[in-house]
Parts: sequence; structure tokens; C-alpha cells
Amino acid sequence: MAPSPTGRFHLGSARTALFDYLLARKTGGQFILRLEDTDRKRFVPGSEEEIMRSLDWLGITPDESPLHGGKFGPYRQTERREIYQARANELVQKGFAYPCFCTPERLEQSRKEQEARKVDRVRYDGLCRALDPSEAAKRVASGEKYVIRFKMPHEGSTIAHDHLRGDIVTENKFLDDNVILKSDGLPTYHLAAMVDDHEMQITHVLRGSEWLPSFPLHVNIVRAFGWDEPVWIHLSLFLKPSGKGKLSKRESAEAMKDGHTVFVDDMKDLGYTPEGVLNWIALMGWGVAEDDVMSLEEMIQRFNIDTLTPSPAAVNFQRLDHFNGAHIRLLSDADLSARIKPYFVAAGLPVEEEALMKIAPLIRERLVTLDDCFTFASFFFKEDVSPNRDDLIAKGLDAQQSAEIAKKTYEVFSALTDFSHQTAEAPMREYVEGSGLSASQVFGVIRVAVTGQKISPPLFESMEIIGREKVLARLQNAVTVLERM
RNA sequence: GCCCCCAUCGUCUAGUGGACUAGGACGCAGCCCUUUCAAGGCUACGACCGGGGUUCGAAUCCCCGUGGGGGCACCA
Repeated sequence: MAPSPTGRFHLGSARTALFDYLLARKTGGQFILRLEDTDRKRFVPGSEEEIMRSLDWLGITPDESPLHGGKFGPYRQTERREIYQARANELVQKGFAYPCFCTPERLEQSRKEQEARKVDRVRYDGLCRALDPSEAAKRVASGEKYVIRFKMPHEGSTIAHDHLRGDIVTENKFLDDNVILKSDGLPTYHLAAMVDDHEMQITHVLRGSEWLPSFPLHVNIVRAFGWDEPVWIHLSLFLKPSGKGKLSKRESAEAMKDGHTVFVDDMKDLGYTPEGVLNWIALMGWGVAEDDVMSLEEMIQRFNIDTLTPSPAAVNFQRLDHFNGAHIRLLSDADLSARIKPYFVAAGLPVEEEALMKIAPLIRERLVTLDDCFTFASFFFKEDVSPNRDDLIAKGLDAQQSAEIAKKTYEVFSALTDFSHQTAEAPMREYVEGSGLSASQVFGVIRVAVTGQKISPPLFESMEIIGREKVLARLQNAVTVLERM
């Protein structure tokens, strides 16, 4: 993959990276990260690090990259400028490109003129294309500022082949003489990517379909060099959840409002797992008929570029939640414990590993995101809970009757020789039977008394983990709260 | 405006001329399970954009509309 360090690493880039990775693993190829940093004006410090950090977190670390090296380096385009300059000159030499001395001011003027004439497509007017090559060479040698433009044929048409979309035919008269080498000596994407893809022996180019319009230019460049073409695949675009317009980085604020994000680097903090995120983005632009909850391994096995889909896909965060929850449920006790521990630590709670191992199976199927563990299990680690008085009063009963339940429970638990969920539940069931109360009423009071909340993991298993001493204290406290008036 | 791409349930998708009464998943609704919340199981609702062809036969192939998306930089 070849992102540019001009902003944050988002969903779309992650999906491209994933497909690149899957293809490489599937075919025994290399997954390469190349940084397209030729636009120094838009360079954002820290974004290179964010790209690599995000890839690592997702679990799809590149085989070759600026960080890991590789035999086709360097992997940062600004470190390869001589290569592009040589290649650009080669094209000029062969008559496929030409130096252009037009100033930005002249270009701007030409653009305005064309707009005034209401031409269909504003483009370079070809002034320097008409220059005599030896004359142009002289001006270059004299130190005059210039760019190099690709000499697009005026006649005929270009047939570019996309693996998903078939032949894409464009009449050359609609094409422009694009700049391939800028006046600062750095190449534009068009040249840099084509040269690097060739030099680095890239077999498959997977990129977003926003590149389709410049696709003819790219194949013309490759053909001008006489190189073999890679397999081109233009992936479907990600659309906003509404389906109206492509997912942009501006969407982040919108997504953030309901606990979502389009930036991979933010996913971890929101409680998402790499497995869930990967599974989610994999299924946008890739058609899998059934059994769509997959591990990375399974994705590798099932991946096939023939099953990629070309139509735009609206992102659906509810689906992310679904896949995240599904993958959390697949986690072992040890794995889940390790992943939720940081949330308690961050809250300053005294977490114990052994307790965490017992809690994991109790909350696993209740978590949508990992940080949900806090709402479900923080009461385990607190010294006391502070139940709301109204919550302590069972449905259909009054405070006094509810207090009776807590007292009775206190007695039952106190009398136990051994306190486990089995030994505690049996006598409580008997009590419910003989009391004329419902299980829901009795256990509801205990739940709020012991956990401080109306919703909790299974009651008796939870109490076993908390331990009799604390349970009794919390029951006692509940009675106090209920009898206070 | 011009060029390009796309078109199956609300969303992600399966489907490559007959096996389609169009399958799965998310979401939504109901039921079951149940001490809460989930998870799980079952059921319901729900789509081939329109019109012409081609063919014995079109969701599938072709054309034209329409709709949606993308692109028109010394950005990627």
C-alpha cells in the first residue's frame, strides 16, 4: 500500500491495506508500505507514525517499509527523487514528455480564459508542447524553471483494463498533458507511483476508484516506458452512513458523536478490537456469501480478488458493533482479561488478575466494545457501592419489604459454611419458593444491593467473586439505605 | 458543464441465462430461554431502478433513460 502522510489514517486506507495484505499472504507475496510524501506542502508531521502504528494495531504489519527495510528501498518517495528525475528525462528523451516553462500566473490566466469560453474541460493549452525539443533543452540547461508534462496523444483512445470493471475506454481528446515532475524536482503521484510500482515489482495495484479518472494517464505512462502492467483493481469507495457522498475525514466529528470514528488510531480507545474492525471493513467491497464472522487467518484463506465488488458501500457503524461483539465472544478468558485490564487500571481500580479471569466469562457475551467492561464489572473492584434507594425497592413491594429480603439474605449467607454460587443459590431458591415472592423481586433487591446497579452479570457467580464478607457488608448497607426515612 | 464508474431488501452482500417461491448478515418487530442485561434459538417484515431489445427462457447479456457516486491541480 502507498498512502501519503498528509493526514490521519482512516477506514478507506485500512481496507486497501487489508486487501493488499490478504492478497500477499494468499499468494506468497510481500506486503509493502511505501510512503508517498512528494507533496511537502501538505505533509503532516506524525502521520507516518500514525500509519505504521495503525497497521501494527490491526495486525497487518508490512513486510517491507521505511521502518522494516527491504530490497526495493528506500520506501519513502522523497528519498528517491533522482530515480524519478532520470525516468522523467527518459520520457522526454523518447518524446513522451516535454519540459513546460509556463508560470503559474500564465496557467491561471489560461484557465480563466477557457472558463470564460465555457469549454467543457479546462486543461493545459499546449504552448510548451509545441516547443522545439532542442530549444527546450537549451532553456532547461540555462536554469529556467520548468516542470515536465506527459505528452498525451490527441488522437485515438486509451483502453485500460481493470480487473473488476473490464476495459475502460477513454477517448484521448478528453485527456490532459498532466505534470509528472514538479518545478521543485519532485514527481507527482502519476510518475512516482508508476515508476515505483515498476521498480518495486508490484504485481497488483489496489486503490480507491477515485483514481479511475487518471487511470488512462497511468497506463499511458507505463506503456511509454514499455513496462508490463500490474493487475489494476479499483476498489469501491466508502460512502457516508447516509450513502450521500464519499466518506471524508470530515466525517469524524459526526461519527464521534455516537462513539464511533473513521480513524483507525482512535478505534482502540473506543473499545474496538482489531479483529472486529478488520472483519467489518473486509466486508465492504468484498462479497462473502455466508459465515461472515472471520479471523484474519480465515480471511486469508477465503480471499480472492475475483470476489471483490465495484459498487460504492455506505459504512454502517452498527455493523462494526456487531462484528466487534462477535469477536469479543471468541476471545479466551486469558485474552479477554488482558484486554479489559487497562480500562480498570486507567480508572484507578485495584484489579486482581485472578478475579479478572473469573469475571471474563461472566461479561464476555455482554460486551459490545471492550470499554463496556467498566460499566459491567467495576463494582467488583470497588470497596463499596452506593445503591440508589428507589432501585433497591423491588417492583410491587415497599421499602420495608425490600429491606426484609436483604436481611433474610444476610442471614442465609451468614449461616453458610462455604460460600460459592452453588451453596448460595440453593437456599435462596428455597427462600423464594416459600416466601410468595418472585425470583425477579428477590434477586433484584440483592443485585442492586451487591452491585449497586440494576443490570449486572449473573448474580450468584458475581457474589462468589466479590466474596462473602463484602457481600454481607453491602447487604447491610442496603438495609440501612432502605430503612432510612 | 464535461469525462468516468456504479446500480439486488433501510445497510453490507450472494447470485455469472433455467436449480430463484431471489439466499445470508446487520438493523428492526415478535416469540422461546431467563434473577437483570446480554448472548443464543426460532419466526416475521423486507429488494432484482424504469423502458426497450436478445433468447424457448433473463436479477444475470445488449441499448436507452433515470438515479447515485467519483474526477476535472506543479494534491494524493
